Amino acid sequence: MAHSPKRKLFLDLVLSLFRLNGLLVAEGDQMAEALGLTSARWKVIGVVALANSGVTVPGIARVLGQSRQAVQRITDVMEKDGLLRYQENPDHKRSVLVCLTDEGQNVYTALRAVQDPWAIENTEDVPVEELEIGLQLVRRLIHKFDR
Amino acid sequence: MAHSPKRKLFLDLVLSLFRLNGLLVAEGDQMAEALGLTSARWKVIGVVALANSGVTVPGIARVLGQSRQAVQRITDVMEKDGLLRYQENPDHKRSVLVCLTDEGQNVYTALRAVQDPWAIENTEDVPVEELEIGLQLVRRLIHKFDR
DNA sequence: GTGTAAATGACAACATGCTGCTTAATGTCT
DNA sequence: AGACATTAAGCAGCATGTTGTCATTTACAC
Repeated sequence: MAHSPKRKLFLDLVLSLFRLNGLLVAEGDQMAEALGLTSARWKVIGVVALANSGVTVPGIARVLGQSRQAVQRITDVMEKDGLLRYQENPDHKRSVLVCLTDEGQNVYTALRAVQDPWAIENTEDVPVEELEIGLQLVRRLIHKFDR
Repeated sequence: MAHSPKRKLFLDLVLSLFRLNGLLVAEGDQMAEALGLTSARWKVIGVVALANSGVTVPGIARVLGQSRQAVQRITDVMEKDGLLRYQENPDHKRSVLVCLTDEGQNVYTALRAVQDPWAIENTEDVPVEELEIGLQLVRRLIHKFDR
């Protein structure tokens, strides 16, 4: 395979990405645990919090690149737990808007207090250029596969 | 957060990694589908094929960074399907060795015929340096989280 | 307007992964 | 040899994510 050293490089990368994904989910679970969250809810609350106005369930799914059914189940539980609130959507009779409740806002704030130091700590000894190139590569691959 | 531009960079990277993971699993499912495999079985058969001698189930799990139960269920199905074979382990009375059957070897060969062009195609317009730095970053993060 | 395509919700079936528990085999230290 | 820790299997329960199907609502082209 001398004419394509990239091949093995790429396959190594893919295998490593699978592994890193598992570790990141575990990290998310650990960080969110103290707040009564899980990694899946961590992802969802992040999307809802960043959208200052409400977002629909399929909208969250599109941002996360997941199925709307998977997101729906998470939001249903979080609504029951009082973190999210469904609000009438003037633009759509059936598709309600998902918003943070006050409690949800508090939890998100607490989450940030854990998440931000985590992010800073884990990039302390990583050069900015490496992060930038890595993100560029990941985005490039996402764009390649997301059709 | 002016003193840590890395923070947002890193969080963006993590979110993108979640998404890329989902897309990669979908790619794996699509490639493996014609061979009657799934992405999970794709991962397992790859590990078994690379270990010319047999490997134990917990051994596969360690390579993939997954729980042994998750791997065990996959190997059980693949053994029933005739792709894998359990072989007595002289070093351990209970922990058998997992090997490829002839059919498993054929499937793996067919898999390579799909997987290698896929890898080459998806790196055509990506500079080698970007792949190398990306892999380095991913490995760095794995090492950071894998304790 | 009307008809068709796309988006959404609701429900079900299934694959993949995790943890916790108990029991058995293996390795190590004294 | 005996005690102890480690590693492994097997089983159960659960979280997360996927696909498929169907009915309803919305969007768009004609």
